[in-house]
Amino acid sequence: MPHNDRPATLRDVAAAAGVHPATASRALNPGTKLLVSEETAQRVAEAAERLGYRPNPVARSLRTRRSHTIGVLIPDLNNPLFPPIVRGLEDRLAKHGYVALIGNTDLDTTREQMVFDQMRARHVDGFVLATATLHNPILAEAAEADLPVVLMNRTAQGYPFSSVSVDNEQGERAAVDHLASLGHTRIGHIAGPQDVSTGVARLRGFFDGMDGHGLTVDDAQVVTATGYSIEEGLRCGRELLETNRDLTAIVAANDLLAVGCYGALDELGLRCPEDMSVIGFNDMPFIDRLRPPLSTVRFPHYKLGTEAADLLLERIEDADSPVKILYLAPELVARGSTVPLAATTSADDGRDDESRLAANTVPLRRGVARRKR
Amino acid sequence: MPHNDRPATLRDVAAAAGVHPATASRALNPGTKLLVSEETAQRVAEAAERLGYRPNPVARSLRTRRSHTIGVLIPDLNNPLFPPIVRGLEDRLAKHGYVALIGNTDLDTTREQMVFDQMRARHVDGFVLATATLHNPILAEAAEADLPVVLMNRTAQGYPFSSVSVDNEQGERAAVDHLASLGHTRIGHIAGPQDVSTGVARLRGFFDGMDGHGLTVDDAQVVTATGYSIEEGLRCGRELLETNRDLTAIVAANDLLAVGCYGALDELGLRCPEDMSVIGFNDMPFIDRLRPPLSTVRFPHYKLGTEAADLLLERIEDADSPVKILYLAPELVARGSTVPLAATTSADDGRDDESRLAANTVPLRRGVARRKR
DNA sequence: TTGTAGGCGTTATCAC
DNA sequence: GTGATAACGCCTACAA
Repeated sequence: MPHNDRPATLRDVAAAAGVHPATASRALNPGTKLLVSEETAQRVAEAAERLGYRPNPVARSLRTRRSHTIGVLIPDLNNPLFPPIVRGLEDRLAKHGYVALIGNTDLDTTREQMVFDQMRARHVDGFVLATATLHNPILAEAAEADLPVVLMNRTAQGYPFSSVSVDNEQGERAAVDHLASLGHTRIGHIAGPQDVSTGVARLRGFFDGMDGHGLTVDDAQVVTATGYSIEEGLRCGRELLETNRDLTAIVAANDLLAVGCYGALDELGLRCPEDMSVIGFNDMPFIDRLRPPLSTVRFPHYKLGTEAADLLLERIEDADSPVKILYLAPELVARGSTVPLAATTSADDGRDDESRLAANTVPLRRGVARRKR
Repeated sequence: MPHNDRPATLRDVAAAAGVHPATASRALNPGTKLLVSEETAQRVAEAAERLGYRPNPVARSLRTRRSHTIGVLIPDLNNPLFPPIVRGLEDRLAKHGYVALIGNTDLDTTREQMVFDQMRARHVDGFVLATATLHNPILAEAAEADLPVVLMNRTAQGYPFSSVSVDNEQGERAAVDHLASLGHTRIGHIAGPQDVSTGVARLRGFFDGMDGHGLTVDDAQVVTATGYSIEEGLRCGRELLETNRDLTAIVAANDLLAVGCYGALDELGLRCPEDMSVIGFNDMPFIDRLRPPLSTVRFPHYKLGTEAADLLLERIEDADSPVKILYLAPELVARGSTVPLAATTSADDGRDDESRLAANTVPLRRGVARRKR
């Protein structure tokens, strides 16, 4: 009979090799293998092989209090930004015998808490959090319970958590530099939500960049989204365009916002890039397939995942390992959505006479440039 | 001291309630709660609450041989087709206390086997397979081990597995109908890989549809991709266009293939939809943002996931539950990439004189229509 | 209705 | 170097 229906257990292996289960255990575990004689180790290994022995991770977990499972909290897997990151995480974790439990929070606090609790109940060995808003109860909870945590694309001051994220400030500065180098001076910004660190940092990068080129920024030139979504991009794009009739370029804090902005341009009969240059952030998959292909600031998604995994594993293996704040450098990707000012239809040229803009536009107020805080 | 560092165990609860652990266990489990007096049940519940008791799922799993964990094998999370499906799965599974372990196989057989083995070792309670090629060793393995399995977007004859998929044949027929109703008669097909059921079914649907309109299909009018990817779409699109100079429409077996086909058209200086109508399959997220927005055949991704979860849970709860083959109806989504033949530049109009096509085009061979097998 | 006892499969800690 | 023993936390016959 080649195949017993009950899977072979350590006892079976021990019996087959004529040793005590404890010895078999030692022989099979790399860490304790050296405690056992070469010869018996061999015998046990053969027996295990022959019986098709697979250690039962559940039993092992119960004993070692290690589940080899990592909880990963992300806003929404449907956001194309995350799949590559998650793959990076999973691939790297798998290499070390860990698996990831993915939890979608939809940025809903109660849902997030639920998922978090669920995962704690399942005794995950650590967490990767990509959802943390700046002041988040689960951060405190995790800190108090001394859980290994790595923040992804988020930073949180005041907690002893490692994090890996993009240098958002530098990235957005590069976006402004790019537009400025194309000759644009009247540049609007669709800012990300200000309760997450990326939104704050990118806004700061925008101001910095403008400042660096001696460009002033009117209050009305910045519209803040309440979330990173196409809908918010549409809303903010509308507002921005209606309030600022002389813009020639828009920096969106994220690709989805930029996509929404495309829609706003469409509505107003404006074309990108002929009438308006637009640049996003993230270089989401497929964003290069839009028409026009979106210029954006790329960061290495997959690598973000692998680095986060490394940081977390490090922390799990050694609870005293130092907290590390890792920034990955972003990279500007110029595509068809940004063109030189010279190639841009002058803001005064074709707009007014075609009265494409809504009637309730307000006169442009020129204020003092807001500075980096 | 409000917070003991060691989490409360069942013994602790029992002690606090002044009962035996067994009684506490019964009181806390819905199924056995009725075996215990109302009053003690109350007392135990309070104690549990007070101590913040969380049952240890690892210990429970060891005892009950249920991990409440489901293995999900998909080709690649980066394929935008899958996130919504996976979310459907996860959401529904979570509702029943299960979590999903996602495994990316990259359609690599050895990798797939590895992931499968890993998950078996972790004692998952069942599998959802979205990767199964038509003849797949893990199907046999799962069948022999009598593992609960549900196939997703795949069907496999000869195995007692439930499955949920789209009616691919009907969907592709609808695509052909759509083009035919627009007046197109010279329609090419980029077929999906023929070792997965979707590729086969959609090809059959294509032939059926053409047949239904009395349209013949030359051998050269069908080019078969080796995988569902943009690259393959590009390659097949090139081949199709070079070999068939009079096509006015192309049916791609999948959106990614269609996107690749867009690229092939670009290369040849052909425009969609002016010179060529293109239709895809899947209605991937963001595919409506392409220029032109891709006409396609939509199916309910999220629902596919939830249905698969239901089928699997049913099978897990009751091993004797009947095998169910579930088909979800697809729906045609007409967008900008398909236009009436009347609006299409005649195939002979502008192409030859601009010699956009490669020199090595072969003369069109008209053969017998291939029929449904 | 509740308590007793045993075991799920593994590993840590003793002895020998 | 190896064996014996206990324990991780929970559940479930069975007995009372």
